Amino acid sequence: MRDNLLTLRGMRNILPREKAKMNRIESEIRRLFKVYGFQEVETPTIEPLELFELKSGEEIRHRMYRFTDLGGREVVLRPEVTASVAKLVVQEMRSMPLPIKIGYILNVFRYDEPQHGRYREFKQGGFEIFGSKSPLADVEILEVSSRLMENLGIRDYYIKIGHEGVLRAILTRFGVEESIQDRVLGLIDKERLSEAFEILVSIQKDMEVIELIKKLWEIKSKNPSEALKKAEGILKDIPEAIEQLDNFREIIELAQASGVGELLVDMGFARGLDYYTGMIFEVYVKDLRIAVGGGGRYDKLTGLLGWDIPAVGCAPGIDRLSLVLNDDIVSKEDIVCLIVSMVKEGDLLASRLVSMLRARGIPAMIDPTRRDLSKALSYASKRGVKYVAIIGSKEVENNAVSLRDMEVGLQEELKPEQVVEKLLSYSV
RNA sequence: GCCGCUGUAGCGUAACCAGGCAGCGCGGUGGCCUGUGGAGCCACUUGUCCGAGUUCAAAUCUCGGCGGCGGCCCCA
Repeated sequence: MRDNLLTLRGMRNILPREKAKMNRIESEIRRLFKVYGFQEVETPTIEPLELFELKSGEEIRHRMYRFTDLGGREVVLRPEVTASVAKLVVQEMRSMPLPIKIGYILNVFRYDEPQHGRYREFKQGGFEIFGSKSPLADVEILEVSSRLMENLGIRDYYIKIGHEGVLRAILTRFGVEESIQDRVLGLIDKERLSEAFEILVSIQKDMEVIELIKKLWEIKSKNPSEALKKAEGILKDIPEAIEQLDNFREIIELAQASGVGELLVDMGFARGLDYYTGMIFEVYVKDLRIAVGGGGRYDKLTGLLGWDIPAVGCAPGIDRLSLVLNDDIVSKEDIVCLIVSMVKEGDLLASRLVSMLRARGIPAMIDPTRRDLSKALSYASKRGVKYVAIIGSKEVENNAVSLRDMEVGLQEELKPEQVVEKLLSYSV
Protein backbone atom coordinates (compact mmCIF):
# COMPACT_ATOMS: atom_id res chain seq x y z
CA MET A 1 0.00 0.00 0.00
CA ARG A 2 1.43 3.32 -0.98
CA ASP A 3 2.02 5.76 1.83
CA ASN A 4 1.16 8.71 -0.32
CA LEU A 5 -2.33 7.36 -0.72
CA LEU A 6 -2.67 7.25 3.03
CA THR A 7 -1.43 10.70 3.98
CA LEU A 8 -3.41 13.65 2.71
CA ARG A 9 -1.79 16.54 0.90
CA GLY A 10 -0.50 19.12 3.33
CA MET A 11 -0.64 16.68 6.27
CA ARG A 12 2.44 14.96 7.62
CA ASN A 13 3.80 12.41 10.02
CA ILE A 14 5.96 14.07 12.60
CA LEU A 15 9.03 11.94 13.27
CA PRO A 16 10.86 11.66 16.60
CA ARG A 17 13.51 14.29 15.97
CA GLU A 18 11.01 16.86 14.67
CA LYS A 19 8.64 16.05 17.50
CA ALA A 20 11.42 16.56 20.03
CA LYS A 21 12.09 20.02 18.62
CA MET A 22 8.41 20.89 18.77
CA ASN A 23 8.26 19.68 22.36
CA ARG A 24 11.21 21.89 23.18
CA ILE A 25 9.43 24.92 21.72
CA GLU A 26 6.20 24.05 23.47
CA SER A 27 7.87 23.69 26.83
CA GLU A 28 9.46 27.11 26.33
CA ILE A 29 6.04 28.57 25.58
CA ARG A 30 4.56 26.90 28.66
CA ARG A 31 7.37 28.29 30.76
CA LEU A 32 6.40 31.77 29.54
CA PHE A 33 2.75 31.02 30.42
CA LYS A 34 3.89 30.47 34.00
CA VAL A 35 6.30 33.35 34.26
CA TYR A 36 3.84 35.85 32.78
CA GLY A 37 0.70 34.43 34.39
CA PHE A 38 -1.14 33.03 31.37
CA GLN A 39 -3.50 30.15 32.11
CA GLU A 40 -3.52 27.41 29.52
CA VAL A 41 -6.82 26.28 28.02
CA GLU A 42 -8.06 24.07 25.22
CA THR A 43 -10.96 24.81 22.85
CA PRO A 44 -12.86 22.55 20.42
CA THR A 45 -11.13 21.52 17.18
CA ILE A 46 -14.46 21.75 15.37
CA GLU A 47 -16.40 24.98 15.63
CA PRO A 48 -19.56 26.36 14.04
CA LEU A 49 -18.94 28.17 10.78
CA GLU A 50 -20.52 31.36 12.14
CA LEU A 51 -17.74 31.84 14.67
CA PHE A 52 -15.24 32.46 11.90
CA GLU A 53 -17.63 34.28 9.62
CA LEU A 54 -17.79 37.04 12.20
CA LYS A 55 -14.43 38.64 11.65
CA SER A 56 -11.80 36.28 10.34
CA GLY A 57 -11.11 37.93 7.01
CA GLU A 58 -11.69 36.79 3.47
CA GLU A 59 -8.27 35.18 3.13
CA ILE A 60 -8.77 32.75 5.97
CA ARG A 61 -12.48 32.32 5.32
CA HIS A 62 -12.16 30.74 1.90
CA ARG A 63 -9.35 28.43 3.07
CA MET A 64 -11.26 26.74 5.83
CA TYR A 65 -11.86 23.01 6.10
CA ARG A 66 -15.61 23.19 6.05
CA PHE A 67 -18.34 20.55 6.05
CA THR A 68 -21.81 19.69 7.16
CA ASP A 69 -21.90 17.37 10.14
CA LEU A 70 -24.39 14.52 10.53
CA GLY A 71 -26.76 16.82 12.37
CA GLY A 72 -26.88 19.17 9.43
CA ARG A 73 -24.76 21.89 11.03
CA GLU A 74 -22.25 23.88 8.99
CA VAL A 75 -18.95 23.36 10.81
CA VAL A 76 -15.25 24.06 10.29
CA LEU A 77 -11.92 22.81 11.56
CA ARG A 78 -10.57 25.88 13.39
CA PRO A 79 -8.40 27.99 11.06
CA GLU A 80 -7.06 29.99 14.01
CA VAL A 81 -7.60 30.04 17.76
CA THR A 82 -8.21 33.63 18.80
CA ALA A 83 -11.93 33.59 17.98
CA SER A 84 -12.37 30.34 19.93
CA VAL A 85 -10.55 31.68 22.95
CA ALA A 86 -12.58 34.90 22.81
CA LYS A 87 -15.71 32.77 22.81
CA LEU A 88 -14.39 30.71 25.72
CA VAL A 89 -13.75 33.84 27.74
CA VAL A 90 -17.17 35.29 26.93
CA GLN A 91 -18.98 32.05 27.73
CA GLU A 92 -17.09 30.86 30.77
CA MET A 93 -15.19 33.69 32.40
CA ARG A 94 -17.62 36.55 32.84
CA SER A 95 -17.16 36.49 36.60
CA MET A 96 -13.38 36.46 36.59
CA PRO A 97 -11.39 39.50 37.58
CA LEU A 98 -9.81 41.41 34.71
CA PRO A 99 -7.38 41.18 33.11
CA ILE A 100 -7.84 37.58 32.03
CA LYS A 101 -4.70 36.06 30.58
CA ILE A 102 -5.11 32.93 28.50
CA GLY A 103 -2.55 30.69 26.84
CA TYR A 104 -2.91 27.76 24.47
CA ILE A 105 -0.97 25.36 22.29
CA LEU A 106 -3.27 23.88 19.65
CA ASN A 107 -3.32 22.65 16.08
CA VAL A 108 -5.15 24.60 13.38
CA PHE A 109 -6.18 23.83 9.79
CA ARG A 110 -6.05 25.85 6.59
CA TYR A 111 -6.56 24.61 3.07
CA ASP A 112 -3.55 26.42 1.57
CA GLU A 113 -1.19 25.17 -1.11
CA PRO A 114 1.58 23.43 0.86
CA GLN A 115 5.11 24.81 0.56
CA HIS A 116 8.17 25.59 2.64
CA GLY A 117 6.95 26.08 6.23
CA ARG A 118 3.33 25.78 5.23
CA TYR A 119 1.14 22.77 5.93
CA ARG A 120 -2.58 22.31 6.04
CA GLU A 121 -2.40 21.31 9.68
CA PHE A 122 0.00 23.19 11.89
CA LYS A 123 0.44 24.15 15.50
CA GLN A 124 0.23 27.52 17.16
CA GLY A 125 0.98 28.69 20.64
CA GLY A 126 -0.98 31.67 21.86
CA PHE A 127 -0.99 34.43 24.45
CA GLU A 128 -4.15 36.53 24.86
CA ILE A 129 -4.86 39.31 27.36
CA PHE A 130 -8.49 40.33 27.84
CA GLY A 131 -9.75 43.39 29.65
CA SER A 132 -7.01 45.96 29.25
CA LYS A 133 -6.80 48.85 26.83
CA SER A 134 -3.45 49.88 28.23
CA PRO A 135 -0.35 49.95 26.04
CA LEU A 136 1.25 47.95 28.83
CA ALA A 137 -0.81 44.98 27.65
CA ASP A 138 0.24 45.48 24.02
CA VAL A 139 3.84 45.64 25.16
CA GLU A 140 3.57 42.53 27.25
CA ILE A 141 2.50 40.65 24.13
CA LEU A 142 5.44 42.05 22.18
CA GLU A 143 7.71 41.20 25.07
CA VAL A 144 6.55 37.63 25.34
CA SER A 145 7.09 37.20 21.59
CA SER A 146 10.63 38.52 21.93
CA ARG A 147 11.46 36.44 24.99
CA LEU A 148 10.33 33.29 23.22
CA MET A 149 12.72 33.95 20.35
CA GLU A 150 15.60 34.68 22.69
CA ASN A 151 14.91 31.74 24.99
CA LEU A 152 15.08 29.50 21.95
CA GLY A 153 18.42 31.00 21.07
CA ILE A 154 17.17 32.87 18.01
CA ARG A 155 18.97 36.22 17.92
CA ASP A 156 18.54 37.48 14.37
CA TYR A 157 14.84 38.27 14.43
CA TYR A 158 12.89 41.48 14.02
CA ILE A 159 9.33 42.60 14.56
CA LYS A 160 7.36 44.22 11.77
CA ILE A 161 4.89 46.49 13.50
CA GLY A 162 2.01 48.69 12.41
CA HIS A 163 -1.26 50.09 13.71
CA GLU A 164 -4.63 49.39 12.14
CA GLY A 165 -6.24 51.96 14.44
CA VAL A 166 -4.49 54.76 12.60
CA LEU A 167 -5.65 53.56 9.20
CA ARG A 168 -9.17 52.90 10.44
CA ALA A 169 -9.38 56.34 12.06
CA ILE A 170 -8.66 57.97 8.72
CA LEU A 171 -11.21 55.85 6.89
CA THR A 172 -13.83 56.43 9.58
CA ARG A 173 -13.20 60.16 9.40
CA PHE A 174 -13.99 60.04 5.70
CA GLY A 175 -17.16 58.05 6.30
CA VAL A 176 -16.00 54.65 5.08
CA GLU A 177 -18.08 51.98 6.75
CA GLU A 178 -16.44 49.11 8.61
CA SER A 179 -16.98 46.28 6.14
CA ILE A 180 -15.48 48.42 3.38
CA GLN A 181 -12.61 49.28 5.72
CA ASP A 182 -11.89 45.57 6.10
CA ARG A 183 -11.67 45.15 2.34
CA VAL A 184 -9.58 48.24 1.80
CA LEU A 185 -7.13 47.29 4.55
CA GLY A 186 -6.87 43.81 3.10
CA LEU A 187 -5.86 45.24 -0.27
CA ILE A 188 -3.42 47.68 1.29
CA ASP A 189 -1.79 44.77 3.10
CA LYS A 190 -1.32 42.98 -0.22
CA GLU A 191 0.28 46.12 -1.64
CA ARG A 192 -2.57 46.32 -4.14
CA LEU A 193 -2.99 50.02 -3.51
CA SER A 194 -4.63 50.89 -6.79
CA GLU A 195 -7.41 48.40 -6.19
CA ALA A 196 -7.93 49.78 -2.68
CA PHE A 197 -8.13 53.26 -4.11
CA GLU A 198 -10.59 52.17 -6.78
CA ILE A 199 -12.97 51.10 -4.03
CA LEU A 200 -12.61 54.44 -2.28
CA VAL A 201 -13.17 56.30 -5.53
CA SER A 202 -16.21 54.18 -6.31
CA ILE A 203 -17.92 55.26 -3.09
CA GLN A 204 -17.30 58.87 -4.03
CA LYS A 205 -14.61 59.78 -1.59
CA ASP A 206 -12.44 62.74 -2.45
CA MET A 207 -8.80 62.31 -3.29
CA GLU A 208 -7.61 63.55 0.07
CA VAL A 209 -8.10 60.21 1.82
CA ILE A 210 -6.22 58.47 -0.96
CA GLU A 211 -3.34 60.91 -0.71
CA LEU A 212 -3.14 60.45 3.06
CA ILE A 213 -3.09 56.70 2.87
CA LYS A 214 -0.55 56.67 0.10
CA LYS A 215 1.82 58.88 2.07
CA LEU A 216 1.32 56.89 5.22
CA TRP A 217 1.86 53.65 3.37
CA GLU A 218 5.28 54.82 2.24
CA ILE A 219 6.52 55.04 5.81
CA LYS A 220 8.57 51.91 6.49
CA SER A 221 11.52 52.36 8.81
CA LYS A 222 13.77 50.67 11.34
CA ASN A 223 13.97 54.00 13.09
CA PRO A 224 10.64 54.17 14.98
CA SER A 225 10.83 57.76 16.21
CA GLU A 226 11.59 59.02 12.72
CA ALA A 227 8.64 57.05 11.33
CA LEU A 228 6.30 58.39 13.99
CA LYS A 229 7.41 61.96 13.33
CA LYS A 230 6.68 61.62 9.62
CA ALA A 231 3.27 60.08 10.32
CA GLU A 232 2.43 62.89 12.71
CA GLY A 233 3.11 65.45 10.00
CA ILE A 234 0.78 63.66 7.61
CA LEU A 235 -2.04 63.19 10.12
CA LYS A 236 -1.95 66.51 11.96
CA ASP A 237 -5.42 67.57 10.75
CA ILE A 238 -7.18 64.39 11.86
CA PRO A 239 -7.39 64.33 15.66
CA GLU A 240 -8.84 60.81 15.79
CA ALA A 241 -5.86 59.50 13.86
CA ILE A 242 -3.42 61.46 16.01
CA GLU A 243 -5.00 59.87 19.05
CA GLN A 244 -4.33 56.41 17.59
CA LEU A 245 -0.82 57.46 16.63
CA ASP A 246 -0.16 58.56 20.22
CA ASN A 247 -1.22 55.13 21.36
CA PHE A 248 1.21 53.62 18.84
CA ARG A 249 4.01 55.89 20.07
CA GLU A 250 3.39 54.89 23.66
CA ILE A 251 3.53 51.23 22.77
CA ILE A 252 6.75 51.65 20.84
CA GLU A 253 8.44 53.64 23.59
CA LEU A 254 7.47 51.14 26.26
CA ALA A 255 8.51 48.28 24.02
CA GLN A 256 11.95 49.74 23.49
CA ALA A 257 12.29 50.27 27.24
CA SER A 258 11.43 46.66 27.97
CA GLY A 259 13.94 45.33 25.49
CA VAL A 260 11.85 43.78 22.75
CA GLY A 261 13.58 42.86 19.50
CA GLU A 262 14.40 45.19 16.64
CA LEU A 263 11.29 47.03 15.38
CA LEU A 264 10.47 47.70 11.77
CA VAL A 265 7.69 50.26 11.74
CA ASP A 266 5.39 49.95 8.74
CA MET A 267 2.50 52.39 8.69
CA GLY A 268 0.86 50.68 5.73
CA PHE A 269 0.82 47.31 7.42
CA ALA A 270 -2.53 45.55 7.81
CA ARG A 271 -3.22 41.90 8.60
CA GLY A 272 -5.51 39.39 6.97
CA LEU A 273 -7.68 38.98 10.03
CA ASP A 274 -10.47 41.55 10.08
CA TYR A 275 -10.77 41.81 13.84
CA TYR A 276 -7.65 43.87 14.48
CA THR A 277 -8.27 47.39 15.74
CA GLY A 278 -4.92 48.70 16.98
CA MET A 279 -1.29 47.65 17.14
CA ILE A 280 -0.43 44.70 14.90
CA PHE A 281 2.84 42.86 14.32
CA GLU A 282 4.57 39.89 12.75
CA VAL A 283 7.81 38.27 13.85
CA TYR A 284 10.43 37.51 11.20
CA VAL A 285 13.74 35.75 11.24
CA LYS A 286 16.37 36.97 8.82
CA ASP A 287 16.78 34.66 5.83
CA LEU A 288 13.24 33.33 6.20
CA ARG A 289 10.62 35.19 4.21
CA ILE A 290 7.69 33.83 6.17
CA ALA A 291 6.51 35.08 9.56
CA VAL A 292 7.18 32.84 12.55
CA GLY A 293 4.56 34.58 14.63
CA GLY A 294 2.13 37.46 14.68
CA GLY A 295 -0.54 39.22 16.65
CA GLY A 296 -2.24 42.45 17.56
CA ARG A 297 -5.03 44.23 19.35
CA TYR A 298 -8.66 43.29 18.72
CA ASP A 299 -10.93 45.39 20.90
CA LYS A 300 -14.20 44.68 19.09
CA LEU A 301 -14.15 40.90 18.75
CA THR A 302 -15.49 39.85 22.15
CA GLY A 303 -18.25 42.44 21.82
CA LEU A 304 -19.60 40.52 18.84
CA LEU A 305 -19.80 37.47 21.09
CA GLY A 306 -21.60 39.22 23.92
CA TRP A 307 -19.04 40.79 26.26
CA ASP A 308 -17.43 43.97 25.14
CA ILE A 309 -13.89 43.99 26.53
CA PRO A 310 -10.63 45.03 24.89
CA ALA A 311 -8.06 42.36 24.03
CA VAL A 312 -4.60 41.89 22.61
CA GLY A 313 -2.70 38.73 21.78
CA CYS A 314 -0.24 36.87 19.64
CA ALA A 315 0.40 33.45 18.16
CA PRO A 316 3.87 31.99 17.65
CA GLY A 317 3.97 29.31 14.93
CA ILE A 318 5.49 26.20 16.39
CA ASP A 319 6.28 24.44 13.09
CA ARG A 320 7.92 27.54 11.70
CA LEU A 321 10.02 28.10 14.78
CA SER A 322 11.10 24.51 14.47
CA LEU A 323 12.20 25.26 10.91
CA VAL A 324 14.53 27.95 12.25
CA LEU A 325 15.97 25.88 15.09
CA ASN A 326 18.99 23.63 14.66
CA ASP A 327 18.58 19.95 15.40
CA ASP A 328 21.14 20.19 18.16
CA ILE A 329 18.75 22.16 20.36
CA VAL A 330 17.42 18.81 21.53
CA SER A 331 19.62 16.09 22.95
CA LYS A 332 19.69 12.83 21.05
CA GLU A 333 19.81 10.83 24.24
CA ASP A 334 17.85 7.65 24.15
CA ILE A 335 17.99 4.56 26.30
CA VAL A 336 20.99 4.72 28.64
CA CYS A 337 21.30 1.03 29.39
CA LEU A 338 20.37 -1.96 27.26
CA ILE A 339 20.21 -5.22 29.18
CA VAL A 340 21.05 -8.36 27.23
CA SER A 341 20.15 -11.64 28.84
CA MET A 342 21.82 -14.36 26.82
CA VAL A 343 20.44 -17.33 28.69
CA LYS A 344 17.02 -18.08 30.06
CA GLU A 345 18.44 -18.24 33.61
CA GLY A 346 19.51 -14.62 33.26
CA ASP A 347 16.05 -13.23 32.64
CA LEU A 348 15.17 -12.90 36.30
CA LEU A 349 18.28 -10.84 37.01
CA ALA A 350 17.61 -8.76 33.89
CA SER A 351 14.06 -7.99 35.04
CA ARG A 352 15.27 -7.07 38.48
CA LEU A 353 17.95 -4.75 37.12
CA VAL A 354 15.68 -3.01 34.63
CA SER A 355 13.11 -2.32 37.37
CA MET A 356 15.76 -0.92 39.67
CA LEU A 357 17.09 1.38 36.96
CA ARG A 358 13.65 2.60 35.92
CA ALA A 359 12.62 3.17 39.53
CA ARG A 360 15.48 5.64 39.76
CA GLY A 361 14.54 7.31 36.49
CA ILE A 362 17.33 5.84 34.42
CA PRO A 363 16.10 5.04 30.88
CA ALA A 364 16.66 1.32 30.39
CA MET A 365 15.29 -1.65 28.47
CA ILE A 366 15.80 -5.36 28.11
CA ASP A 367 16.71 -6.58 24.66
CA PRO A 368 13.76 -8.88 24.08
CA THR A 369 15.16 -10.86 21.14
CA ARG A 370 17.74 -13.29 22.53
CA ARG A 371 19.93 -12.73 19.47
CA ASP A 372 23.70 -13.08 19.15
CA LEU A 373 25.54 -10.80 21.52
CA SER A 374 27.26 -9.14 18.61
CA LYS A 375 23.90 -8.34 17.01
CA ALA A 376 22.63 -6.94 20.30
CA LEU A 377 25.70 -4.75 20.55
CA SER A 378 25.14 -3.64 17.00
CA TYR A 379 21.60 -2.63 17.90
CA ALA A 380 22.83 -0.72 20.94
CA SER A 381 25.45 1.00 18.87
CA LYS A 382 22.98 2.09 16.18
CA ARG A 383 20.57 3.44 18.77
CA GLY A 384 23.31 5.33 20.55
CA VAL A 385 22.91 3.46 23.83
CA LYS A 386 25.67 4.31 26.31
CA TYR A 387 25.85 1.10 28.33
CA VAL A 388 25.03 -2.52 27.68
CA ALA A 389 24.56 -4.83 30.67
CA ILE A 390 25.42 -8.36 29.60
CA ILE A 391 24.06 -11.32 31.49
CA GLY A 392 25.32 -14.81 30.60
CA SER A 393 25.61 -17.96 32.67
CA LYS A 394 28.85 -16.72 34.25
CA GLU A 395 27.15 -13.54 35.48
CA VAL A 396 24.11 -15.44 36.73
CA GLU A 397 26.39 -17.49 39.00
CA ASN A 398 27.92 -14.34 40.47
CA ASN A 399 24.57 -12.52 40.63
CA ALA A 400 26.21 -9.74 38.65
CA VAL A 401 26.26 -8.21 35.17
CA SER A 402 29.04 -7.22 32.80
CA LEU A 403 28.51 -3.53 32.16
CA ARG A 404 30.02 -2.45 28.87
CA ASP A 405 30.70 1.20 28.16
CA MET A 406 29.89 1.50 24.48
CA GLU A 407 31.84 4.69 23.98
CA VAL A 408 35.09 3.50 25.55
CA GLY A 409 34.69 -0.20 24.75
CA LEU A 410 35.64 -1.38 28.25
CA GLN A 411 33.53 -3.39 30.62
CA GLU A 412 33.48 -4.43 34.26
CA GLU A 413 31.49 -6.91 36.30
CA LEU A 414 29.16 -5.19 38.77
CA LYS A 415 26.35 -6.02 41.15
CA PRO A 416 22.95 -4.58 40.14
CA GLU A 417 23.14 -2.03 42.98
CA GLN A 418 26.51 -0.86 41.69
CA VAL A 419 25.10 -0.45 38.19
CA VAL A 420 22.31 1.77 39.50
CA GLU A 421 24.84 3.80 41.48
CA LYS A 422 27.07 4.25 38.44
CA LEU A 423 24.28 5.35 36.09
CA LEU A 424 22.46 7.59 38.54
CA SER A 425 23.69 10.74 36.81
CA TYR A 426 21.69 9.78 33.71
CA SER A 427 18.43 9.88 35.62
CA VAL A 428 15.69 11.90 33.95
C1' G B 1 -6.12 29.73 -6.75
C1' C B 2 -1.63 30.47 -10.10
C1' C B 3 3.66 29.22 -11.69
C1' G B 4 8.36 26.22 -11.89
C1' C B 5 11.06 21.69 -10.90
C1' U B 6 10.29 16.69 -9.87
C1' G B 7 8.44 11.17 -9.03
C1' U B 8 12.85 4.04 -9.84
C1' A B 9 12.37 -1.24 -3.42
C1' G B 10 11.47 0.87 3.59
C1' C B 11 15.59 4.80 2.56
C1' G B 12 19.53 6.74 -0.87
C1' U B 13 20.61 6.03 -5.89
C1' A B 14 22.11 3.76 -11.40
C1' A B 15 19.83 2.96 -16.10
C1' C B 16 16.29 8.11 -18.83
C1' C B 17 19.29 12.66 -22.75
C1' A B 18 20.16 8.53 -27.35
C1' G B 19 13.43 3.28 -26.00
C1' G B 20 15.69 -3.23 -25.92
C1' C B 21 16.88 -8.62 -19.35
C1' A B 22 15.70 -2.70 -13.87
C1' G B 23 21.25 -2.79 -11.07
C1' C B 24 24.05 -0.99 -6.64
C1' G B 25 24.48 0.72 -1.49
C1' C B 26 22.02 1.03 3.22
C1' G B 27 18.25 -1.19 5.97
C1' G B 28 15.08 -5.44 7.40
C1' U B 29 14.43 -10.93 8.17
C1' G B 30 16.51 -15.89 8.61
C1' G B 31 20.94 -18.85 9.00
C1' C B 32 26.47 -19.92 10.07
C1' C B 33 30.61 -18.76 13.45
C1' U B 34 32.21 -21.20 22.14
C1' G B 35 29.82 -14.75 24.90
C1' U B 36 32.46 -8.60 23.21
C1' G B 37 34.34 -9.82 15.23
C1' G B 38 29.51 -2.88 17.92
C1' A B 39 31.66 -7.59 12.97
C1' G B 40 32.15 -11.08 8.78
C1' C B 41 29.94 -14.67 5.42
C1' C B 42 25.44 -16.97 3.05
C1' A B 43 20.35 -16.71 1.78
C1' C B 44 15.89 -14.15 1.50
C1' U B 45 12.97 -9.64 1.17
C1' U B 46 10.73 -5.37 -1.77
C1' G B 47 10.41 -1.23 -6.97
C1' U B 48 9.68 1.99 -12.28
C1' C B 49 3.19 7.05 -8.81
C1' C B 50 -1.62 6.28 -11.70
C1' G B 51 -4.09 6.41 -16.56
C1' A B 52 -4.06 7.08 -21.70
C1' G B 53 -1.04 7.65 -26.27
C1' U B 54 3.33 6.72 -29.79
C1' U B 55 6.13 2.06 -30.78
C1' C B 56 7.57 -4.60 -32.63
C1' A B 57 9.21 -2.87 -27.73
C1' A B 58 8.29 2.50 -22.64
C1' A B 59 11.41 3.46 -16.19
C1' U B 60 13.04 6.06 -20.70
C1' C B 61 9.24 9.80 -25.62
C1' U B 62 4.04 12.63 -25.50
C1' C B 63 -0.48 14.08 -22.88
C1' G B 64 -3.54 14.08 -18.53
C1' G B 65 -4.20 13.08 -13.34
C1' C B 66 -2.15 12.52 -8.46
C1' G B 67 1.90 13.27 -5.09
C1' G B 68 6.52 15.68 -3.43
C1' C B 69 9.67 20.05 -3.36
C1' G B 70 9.99 25.21 -4.15
C1' G B 71 7.99 30.20 -5.78
C1' C B 72 3.64 33.84 -6.05
C1' C B 73 -0.43 35.20 -2.91
C1' C B 74 -1.25 34.96 2.14
C1' C B 75 -0.10 33.77 6.48
C1' A B 76 1.93 30.52 11.35
